Order: sequence, then C-alpha cells, then structure tokens
Amino acid sequence: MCDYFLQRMEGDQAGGGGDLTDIVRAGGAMPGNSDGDLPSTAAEWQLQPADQPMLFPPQQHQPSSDGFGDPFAGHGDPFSTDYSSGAADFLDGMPDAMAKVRFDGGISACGGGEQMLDMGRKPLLPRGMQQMMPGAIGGGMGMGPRLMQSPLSPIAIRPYPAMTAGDMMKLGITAGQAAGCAIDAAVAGMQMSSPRNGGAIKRRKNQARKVVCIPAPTTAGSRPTGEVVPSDLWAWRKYGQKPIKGSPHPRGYYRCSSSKGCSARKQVERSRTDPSMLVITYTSEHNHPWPTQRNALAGSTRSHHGKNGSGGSGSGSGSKSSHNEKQPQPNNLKEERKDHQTATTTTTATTTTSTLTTTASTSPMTVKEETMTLGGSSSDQALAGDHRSMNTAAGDHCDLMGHVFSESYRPIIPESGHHEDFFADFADLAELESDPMNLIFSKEYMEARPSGTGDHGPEKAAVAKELDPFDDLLDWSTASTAGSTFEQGKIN
DNA sequence: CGTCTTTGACCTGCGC
DNA sequence: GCGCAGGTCAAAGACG
Repeated sequence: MCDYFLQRMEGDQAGGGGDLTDIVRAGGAMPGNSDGDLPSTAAEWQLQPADQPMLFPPQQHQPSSDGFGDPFAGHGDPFSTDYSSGAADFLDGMPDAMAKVRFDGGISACGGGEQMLDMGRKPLLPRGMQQMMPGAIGGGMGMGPRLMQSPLSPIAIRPYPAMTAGDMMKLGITAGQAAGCAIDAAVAGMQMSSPRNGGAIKRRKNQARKVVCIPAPTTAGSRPTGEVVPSDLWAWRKYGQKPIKGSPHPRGYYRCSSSKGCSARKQVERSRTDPSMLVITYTSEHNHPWPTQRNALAGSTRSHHGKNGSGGSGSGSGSKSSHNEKQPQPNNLKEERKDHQTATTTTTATTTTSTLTTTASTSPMTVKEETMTLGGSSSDQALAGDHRSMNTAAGDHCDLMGHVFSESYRPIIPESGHHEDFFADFADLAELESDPMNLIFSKEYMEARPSGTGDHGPEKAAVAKELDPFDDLLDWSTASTAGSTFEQGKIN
C-alpha cells in the first residue's frame, strides 16, 4: 500500500509534478524521513502519546455543521489559506507539532468557487491523483495539514477533533493504510471532479459529497457475501450495487431510510488499494434529525437474509459486467442477524448513555464540540451500531473508527424544538442497561485525555472503568486500519 | 405487515 | 448517435 503510494508519488514526480514530495519536504516534518521517504507505520511518525490530544488553535476550531452534519465544515479552515507559508507558523502554535498532527485525512474544499479538484489545472487522472495526493497523504498519514497542502490544490486537511496520534497508534493504524484510504478518497474526489478530468471518471450530479474512509468491519460487520456494512447513526437502505470499473469490489448504493423523503445517500465500496478499508461517499443531506431510535430492521442492522446464501454480492445492476465478487459466508447467519438486531436494540440506549458519558467525560475538545452539536451522540450511536462486532474476537477497532467517522458525520439537529425531545428520549433510555461499547468508547477517551478537562473528572472515568466489562478489548493493537474523513465541497 | 436485500433493467451523463 | 460506465428503479423474495 505504502509502496503503491510511493510509486504514485515517484511517478507523479517524474511526470513533472513533484508537488507532493516538494510539499512534504517543505514541511520538514517527516520524522526520520527528511529525504522524502514516507514512514510506513504510525510508530515511525513518532506520534503523540495518547494522553496528549492534538489541539488546534481553538479559534480555528469552532463547531459548526455542514450539510452532512460535519461539525467542522464551518470551521474557518486554518489550512485553507496561506499556502505560501511553511509549516513553521503552524507548528509554532503546536508544541511538539508533528506529533500533534491529528490523524485526520479530512480534506475540505476551501475557497468559495474552488472545486476540490480543479482538473482544469491538473487534468487527467494521474495528475489528478497527484493533485490529490497532498491532501491524501496529509490526511491519511497524519501529516500536518498545512504541511501537506498543495499550493496548486484547493485542498485543505483539517485536524480531526477526536483522534489523537495516540489513538491512532492504539488502533494500530499504519500510515500506509491511512494513506491508502486517503488515496481512495482522493479517487472518490476525482470521481466527482470536473468533467474536464479527461473523462477518466465522471459523475452524474454536481453534489456535495463527503468521502470517508473507515476500516472495513470484519466478519461480524459484514454480510455473508463479504459485503461490509459499516454502521453509522442513520438507517440506510440498500438500493443498488454496481461493479465499478477499475475496482475489484462492487459499490453499494444506500439511501437513508430513517425518514421518508430524505435524500441522503451513501455509496460504500472497499478501498481499491486496501480492501480492509471502506470508502464511503455521502451525498445529499439528511433533511431530518438524526434518529434517536432506528427502525427495527433499518440499515445495517439487518445484515442479510437467507437468499444471500447463494451470494448476491457483486453482480448488481451492472450485470453486463462479468465481475462477481462472491465471498465467503459465515456459517452462523442467524446468529449474526440476531446480533445485529440486538445491536439495534441497544443502539438507542447506547446513544443515551454514551452521549451523556461522552459529553461529560471525554476529551475537552470533543466535549465542547459535541455539546455544540447536540451531544456528540451520533458517534456513540455509531459505535453502538457496531457494538455487535465487539461480540466477536475480530478486531473491531472499526468501532472506534466508526466513531471517528461519525464524528465527522454528525447529523444536523434542528436548533429548536428537538433538543428537549432528544434529551427526553435520553432520559427514558437512561434506564436501559449501559452499553459496554459506550463505556469502551468513553474510557478510550478518558484515557486519552485524562486530566484537565473541567467537568470530565476522574470520577466519571472511574465509573466507566468500573462498568466496563471490555477492559481487555481496549487493546486495539491488532487493529489494522484507520479512519479518515475527506470532505468534498460542493461542486458548481 | 413492514422493511429489508438482491439484482436485472433502465436511465443518465459523457466521450468519441 | 453509439457505447461505456455510473447511478437508480422496482420486482421478487426473505426476515422478524
């Protein structure tokens, strides 16, 4: 993966680009890789310990929400401008700066009329990739946002508010995987790029999209066909699947089933460069508050059914294509379904408890932002949605990554009229059994940010710890991947 | 019964 | 206009 990455870099550079490595070098923050070689593991990046959250200037990190519910979309992107300035000024504001670079991958289109990839400047896919790579690398590999921003690209990598480098290391995230994800997101970005992109990839509509990379759930989070269905806050209904040219993996098409008339959609496909990663592309917006209760069978909670036993994945609407990706199926289909159903049931409760817990006891940065966006519970619920996977031995760091992902995809909550109901629901749900996953999540963050968090005192951590039956599961060392978020701006 | 997934057919956008 | 590829529709069937 990383090799591929580097190959691309080299090729691009040979092709006259060189933006990426130039920028990387300019950043001068490649630990032990001043020659431009990229570290292949998180450790090589000398990442920040988990107890040192990566903080960005608060004035640059005001909570807000975009159409996707991204609480950071409205930030004055601290890296969206000042291309000429090096990393130094950015680093100045951050002690031990490189280590504080958040594993993010967040790419935001910046500048009013700018497109995420202006293929008019750098046409054709290889160049487009090249164009994208700065952001891809920066985001995927935890590079300093400004460090990786190409002067030629309206791409900014935003700090991720909830994940520290320590988190990244805990997850066993490798830079290569992160980069691979970033590349896929870059590709996804190109898919929505201007028609001037040489026709390599085209899109149907000019829509704002958000591309997210998350680790693909393992067997517990996948369908018997091998299709992975990352759970997030919303209920999604699959309405299509197509093999995608150039990708060995089909792309699934989902629309929001949380509310009728909601135009929100997402596309899920495995990373071309790292099948362990999922590339999720969100389009349109949810036009409703996020559901405090999912439909009983909504979305990924209904993982599959017997019909799938023959393996339905891969053909889809693109039946013209001979590409069928039949994948191994678990033997315990019913068990899995049951697990998923259970997960659905616990989701709401988890939302309740985790929201309260998380909001009250996690990282200061997260807390503040989540409070602003009504509780930050979506991420927790996303976790809850994946809670099922914790029942397996499979490394479901994906859950945490799901959290990470959801952090950037927090739904919009109407400013008025819903908060009370929202919390009323919480009150009702508070009686439900605490979701261990929530506690894991909370603990994760409490451990990551143990002190100096105002009302996130140690007593909460103690409670969480006491209640947390999954203490051992906090060892994410086997995790293989990272989540990163790539937001794409609206294309005119 | 409601909701889901699957999947072939169809639609749409684009390049040639 | 044609072909390709991505995206969507909708019928069929499964599940709880």
